[in-house]
Amino acid sequence: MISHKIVPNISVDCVVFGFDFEKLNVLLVERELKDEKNGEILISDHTLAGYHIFEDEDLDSAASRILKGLTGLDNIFLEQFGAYGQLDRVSAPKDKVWFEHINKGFADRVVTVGYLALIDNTKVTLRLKDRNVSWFPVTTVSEMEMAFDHKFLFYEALQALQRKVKVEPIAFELLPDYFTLSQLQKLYEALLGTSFDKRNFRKKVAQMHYVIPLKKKQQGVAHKPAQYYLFSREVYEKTRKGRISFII
Amino acid sequence: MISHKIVPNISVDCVVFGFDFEKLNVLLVERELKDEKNGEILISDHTLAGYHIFEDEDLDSAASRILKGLTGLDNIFLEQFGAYGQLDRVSAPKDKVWFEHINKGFADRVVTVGYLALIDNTKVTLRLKDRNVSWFPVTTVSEMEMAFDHKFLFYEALQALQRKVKVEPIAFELLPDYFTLSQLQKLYEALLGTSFDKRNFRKKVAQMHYVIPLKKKQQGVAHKPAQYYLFSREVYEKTRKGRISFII
DNA sequence: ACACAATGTGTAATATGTACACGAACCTTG
DNA sequence: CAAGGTTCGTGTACATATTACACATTGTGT
Repeated sequence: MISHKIVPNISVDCVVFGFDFEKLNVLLVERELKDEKNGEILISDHTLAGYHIFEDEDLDSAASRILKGLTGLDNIFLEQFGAYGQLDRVSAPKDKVWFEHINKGFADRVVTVGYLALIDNTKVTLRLKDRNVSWFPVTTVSEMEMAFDHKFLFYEALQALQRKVKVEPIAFELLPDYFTLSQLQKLYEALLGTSFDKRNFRKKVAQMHYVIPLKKKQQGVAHKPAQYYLFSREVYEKTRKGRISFII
Repeated sequence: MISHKIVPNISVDCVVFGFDFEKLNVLLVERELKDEKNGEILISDHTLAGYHIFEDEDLDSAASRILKGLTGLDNIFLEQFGAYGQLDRVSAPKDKVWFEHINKGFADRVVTVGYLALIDNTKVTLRLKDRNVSWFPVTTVSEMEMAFDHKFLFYEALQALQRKVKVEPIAFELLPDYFTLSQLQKLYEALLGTSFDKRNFRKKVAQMHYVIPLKKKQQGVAHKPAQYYLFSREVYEKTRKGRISFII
């Protein structure tokens, strides 16, 4: 049984990425604080999905818990990208108000551990509407109002993602179980902000023996149907020479 | 002015690497706890260099402070490799004794942020002897007695180092300002536990325009003297195409 | 002057990266 | 049912990078 007694000065924040076959998106929570008397909106902006850890849970468990609550999914790809303990994390006046409100003066400075989560959009669509949580294109984040240092944390996560995606086959976490090569290419282009030549991209993928063509083809599309592919982690683990770069 | 009031449940631990032109070493602190009455040694093993953070300092500052105290050096390469908050970090009986002793029952579980530090051995040799701190070859760590989860943290740091060294020019942090290509090769071999062909290694380095030959040569060696080289971060920043891999 | 020890260099075969254009398959529309 | 629209899937020539492999050079020490 979990106590739910929080550790006041330690939190986790999750930067959850998703891909809609067009662009990369991030899951953000709408934050709203109303004046208790007149209902006037004091704060309205966005935060990452995060919360204090509980006294009897690991950092990883805390992040899993938050993601489960948000998406209903277990077994999401989840990896730390850093710990942040700047003294001025809560510096804007509005954040101070909020901080007082939720933190009840427990701690001056909260150290937060940032988690990068990658999820397959096709497996989660529903449970989001009933909460104040939604997807935002990563390209729009720069113009958004965000709480605390969450915009900074977001960019830290994005950088970590871009670094890792070149070296480990984690991009597949953002795709459904089977996918076309064009989808894979669009994903890498969205992740890295570049564009690739189709033939060269496919030549590269052909060397990755863990991206395996299926018999299945696309159906009901108004053009030549594409073949579906599969990412096999087993084959990846067995065949990697430590040399493969996912940079195209 | 720093208050020196500690945050009881947050610490940093530094895994400090050095290179002696032969092998990779790590800086460890000897830990000894004696019985207050009869002087009997209760614990004798090794820990990473770490301590609680202070209430009015950042995580990075705490790590810098610890390293400064240990080596007398500022401006050391320092990078987080992870945050660790397992509930059983202090599980062995001896560690519990120690924990009670230094922590005075303040907190049940300490979250520690791991820092990877790379230092140029030639700049620090002195100040270590007067403390219970010394260098150990990384290859011997597996057989050492270590406190808490510090052996685990060490291996986490080593893995992070091996990953990063392939992708960023951080190995140079372990070398003096100028160095020979043989030294550079030995370093990479020590870091990655492999060995390279001399000619191919040098061909690879020749592509790295930020490794610049000096006029200077070795002196007083009983063989053909080697040329010295320099790592230029400026040239690196300017000329990197995002493609260079430090994997040889 | 000779032995010793580490430095510094080239070539050929293979693999990888890059630039670039068009027919094929399926759906939609008139 | 023919024509048009859209995305899929493919090959070649050139430049660059990787790999495997052996010996003369330059200094010191005796």
